[in-house]
Amino acid sequence: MDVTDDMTDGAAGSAASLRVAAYLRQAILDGQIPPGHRIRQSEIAERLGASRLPVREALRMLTAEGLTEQEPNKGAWVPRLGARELDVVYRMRERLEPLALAESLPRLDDEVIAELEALQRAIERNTDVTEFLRLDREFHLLTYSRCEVEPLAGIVVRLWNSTQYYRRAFMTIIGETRRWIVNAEHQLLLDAVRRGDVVDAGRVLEGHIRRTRVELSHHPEIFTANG
Amino acid sequence: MDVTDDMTDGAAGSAASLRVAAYLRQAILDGQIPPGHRIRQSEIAERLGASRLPVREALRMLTAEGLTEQEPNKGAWVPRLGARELDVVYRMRERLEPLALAESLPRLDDEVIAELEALQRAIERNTDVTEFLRLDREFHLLTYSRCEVEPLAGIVVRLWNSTQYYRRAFMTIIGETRRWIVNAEHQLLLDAVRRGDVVDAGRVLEGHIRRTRVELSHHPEIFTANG
DNA sequence: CTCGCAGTGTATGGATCCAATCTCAAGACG
DNA sequence: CGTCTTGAGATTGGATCCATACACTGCGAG
Repeated sequence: MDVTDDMTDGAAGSAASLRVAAYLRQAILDGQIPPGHRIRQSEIAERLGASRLPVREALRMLTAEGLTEQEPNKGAWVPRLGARELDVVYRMRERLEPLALAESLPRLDDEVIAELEALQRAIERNTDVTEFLRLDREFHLLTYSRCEVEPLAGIVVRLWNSTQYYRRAFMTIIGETRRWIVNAEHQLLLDAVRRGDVVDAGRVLEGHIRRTRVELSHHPEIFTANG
Repeated sequence: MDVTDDMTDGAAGSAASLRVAAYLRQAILDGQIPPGHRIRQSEIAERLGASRLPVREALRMLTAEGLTEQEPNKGAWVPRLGARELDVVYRMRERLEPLALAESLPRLDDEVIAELEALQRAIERNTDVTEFLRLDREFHLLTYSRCEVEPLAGIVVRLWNSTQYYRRAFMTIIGETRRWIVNAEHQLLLDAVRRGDVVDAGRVLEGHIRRTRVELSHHPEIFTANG
């Protein structure tokens, strides 16, 4: 099960639109298209061998996912978050993700829990930043995977999307120095999940996000970096 | 300042798209297009004297706002919420709206507060359900109007949109019997806003939303009503 | 009488062409 | 020398036409 590619649920276009959207989504999440970068319809259309129309549809889908912004007659671009905005988005995550976890946790079966443990082992072995981001995202979204309330699940993914670039910048800066904390928190979260303890899991998760928010606020250089 | 029509911020199309989107948005929020109703592109295009293309764009915008859902080759429709989903959406509001209020409240000037008081007076005079819904929405969104973090403000509006139909059904059922509670809560909220007390205002607001959620859960007939 | 299948009708998705708007730069005027 | 204006180029938005996929109905077989 690939949670990462599961974004097309809820809002959809078709065939070509989906291909274009998937391409752009990956490019933005990988940081190949940085915040502030303008996306020209013709350029993408030509590169993917499609007409401009599915590109337009794809951009609307991405805007719905919070990965791009659009203005009439001015086109689309990757939104740039300021320090305050990033802070607030993290506060939103602190409040929403425990809710999503509470919805999902009671429905997580042994198979999912085994996969979570495998992911955490992979995270602990890993040293590459890009791979860490992918695994960490997969880990957390998998814990929410049984949350069947679409508005909540969709918004959580949106929030992950819009902060992905800055999470990468942060992880790149601090390197592996604080990686052990993430692992400790993940282990505590996993244990609470195994026990089916919604309250404890929610508390650990909220602390996990809050700690990251506070550490982020100590690194304003993330915003001046480039782009 | 008309907060209600302010939805086009953040995601935009142009001219024709905006007209179509505005038309459909109003129709859905007014309950003219009920949950579950399928929206045919040709029908809307013909009715508004435009081509189908701006309708497609408009539907994407509305999907981004949570007012419609779409699936490839199956078209668009107004989403129908189940009892559990509505419950969770209200829990999301309980957690997010105090955050939006905390961002906005310190920036509210006397002019806005005067307008809030005028709205509340209008709400207390009013007896019509449709007018109440409009005024109540205007009142609350105005308290969030100085929240300059777009992702938060946008999501709050989304949540109001997706619950609007059921709020109407609820208010229609209970009539004016419980209306005095809303007024009392609004007065407490207004007072906390005047004093600039973020904590108190947040607590009142959370209680306001929570009470509505609990009362809603006692009226399952809302979901079987029609549509 | 019910279930399954095929064919037709309808609605959505995509491509191409055209119009309108914005951007950027060069030149003229104060 | 700075600023405003005007123009050309580029880019987005809209309309029409065509292809494709789904849905429903009617017929036939079990």
